[in-house]
Amino acid sequence: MKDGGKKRGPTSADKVLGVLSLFSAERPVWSPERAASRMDVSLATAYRYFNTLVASGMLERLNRNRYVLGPAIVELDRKVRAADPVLKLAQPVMERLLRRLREPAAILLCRYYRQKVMCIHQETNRSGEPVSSYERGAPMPMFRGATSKVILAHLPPRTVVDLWRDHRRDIVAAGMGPGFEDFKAALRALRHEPVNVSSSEVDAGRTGIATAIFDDSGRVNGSLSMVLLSPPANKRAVARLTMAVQAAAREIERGRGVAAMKAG
Amino acid sequence: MKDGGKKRGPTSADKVLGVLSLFSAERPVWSPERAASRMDVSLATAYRYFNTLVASGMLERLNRNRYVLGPAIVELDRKVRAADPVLKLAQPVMERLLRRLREPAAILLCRYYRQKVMCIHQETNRSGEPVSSYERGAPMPMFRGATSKVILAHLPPRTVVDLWRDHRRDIVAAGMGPGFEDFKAALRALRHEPVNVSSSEVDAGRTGIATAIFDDSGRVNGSLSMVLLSPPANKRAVARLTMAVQAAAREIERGRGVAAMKAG
DNA sequence: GGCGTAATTATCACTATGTGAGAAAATTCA
DNA sequence: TGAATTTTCTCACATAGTGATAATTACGCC
Repeated sequence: MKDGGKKRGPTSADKVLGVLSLFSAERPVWSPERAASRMDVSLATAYRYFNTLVASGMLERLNRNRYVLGPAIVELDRKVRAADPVLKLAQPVMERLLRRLREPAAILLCRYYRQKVMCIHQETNRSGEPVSSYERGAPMPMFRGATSKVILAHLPPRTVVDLWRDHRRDIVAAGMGPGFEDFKAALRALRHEPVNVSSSEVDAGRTGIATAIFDDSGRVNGSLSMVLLSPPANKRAVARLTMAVQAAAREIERGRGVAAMKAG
Repeated sequence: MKDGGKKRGPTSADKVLGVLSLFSAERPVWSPERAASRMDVSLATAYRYFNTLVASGMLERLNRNRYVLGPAIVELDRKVRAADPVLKLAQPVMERLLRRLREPAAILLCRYYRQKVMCIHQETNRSGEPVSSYERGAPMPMFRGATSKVILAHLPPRTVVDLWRDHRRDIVAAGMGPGFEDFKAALRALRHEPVNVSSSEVDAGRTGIATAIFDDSGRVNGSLSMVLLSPPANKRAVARLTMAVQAAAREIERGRGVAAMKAG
């Protein structure tokens, strides 16, 4: 959490962008006044910030004193999706993988982002209630669940050190402690299994089967995981699903290579 | 396109946010150098802008010289979805509406935004290829298609004037010209029909059946529309679908009223 | 439909901070 | 390891962001 490098005052644009992070699911509506006191700027400045963000569409004025995140974000996310080669490749693979299953399940594509794992895409075969609450943009716990663990296992050492520094508590609570050496040993162990299977670590009764996805330089790009509503019948079933997930991940990686060649 | 009010120099944050609008589906990757020349700032400043945006997660550095829109956008869009009461109410209604159909179709929820209509949500019964290319965040033509027309019909006069000023060409091309009076007459006509049915105006062979959704102050909030891959068999079928769309829109509006009461 | 109150914008003096040009450092690739 | 490029740093300067307050506008209420 502490700044690694030399200190530098936050620029004006930093503060304007900082306004956006005030908005959350719990508090989706903000007034300039409340934002001003929260950010330690004058009311006039808060209005200036809000106006800047409204002008760019990042905020929307509902009515007097009530602002919410704006439609430019929706527009931008579409561009993010369009520009994401892994998503484009993964989506049909995820659909196919899901279609082979008869039990209620979800397939998740996730990525590492800011000491968290974020869901990029979800495919589910339950039309009504989703099997997993992890829809696009949702953060997943970093140290629990197959989805995160397979990513964690392959993060660069530098990142692992940072995580240990900032989240020692959570790591120990997840049974990967108590020391840094223990943590590293746990990651090493995870690294040796191509697929991780975890049960009831994120949601009670759910089983996650996940494997890492690598980019062409061998760095971990994210993970592909299958979330099962109820535990598989037997070891045989687990083995079958494990193979399917692994095969799908390889297919995505292979496609990625082809896409890179095309682009290059 | 011309600024309505008094001129004011763009603030620094404006320019930083302006960087984001450089990114498009056609050009999803930008370098500080290219951005600098495009925005008429020095290279050093472009680097400062990019660093600010990367720090907030709005941009992501792929590798040397290559930046793309970042994961913070994905995170923010999830918050937008979570905070959107209309979306939350509409989604189940859209699913139900779709389930009643046997023919390939899509249900669209759209909104007015910056002289365009933007798709907020799409439900489709074709798992593979989507029936409509209008996914969340996609802009729709403002003057063609049932989806846009029913919104256009109910926009406030002030907005209608702006649209005429900025898009006279498109309006005339869409057959709502040649004068402003003709345009207003066309809108009046649209306003008198509760549901609009248009064929092949956006995509050849497709039929759109749309109706406006209003908020509790009577302002148009957006539209609900059904897009059919192939034209309906007969007038009777059209009438049936028309009723269904209208009923769904009313249901969303009713729910919205309830939600407002709950929130208030 | 006008009035009163609260929200929003404009004004202004002041200083902070964003800016460009170039040098220095760091990173990448052969 | 070395050359070429990218990226950061330094610094002087002037712009532009800031807070306090006043003026204006918009909304709700009777």
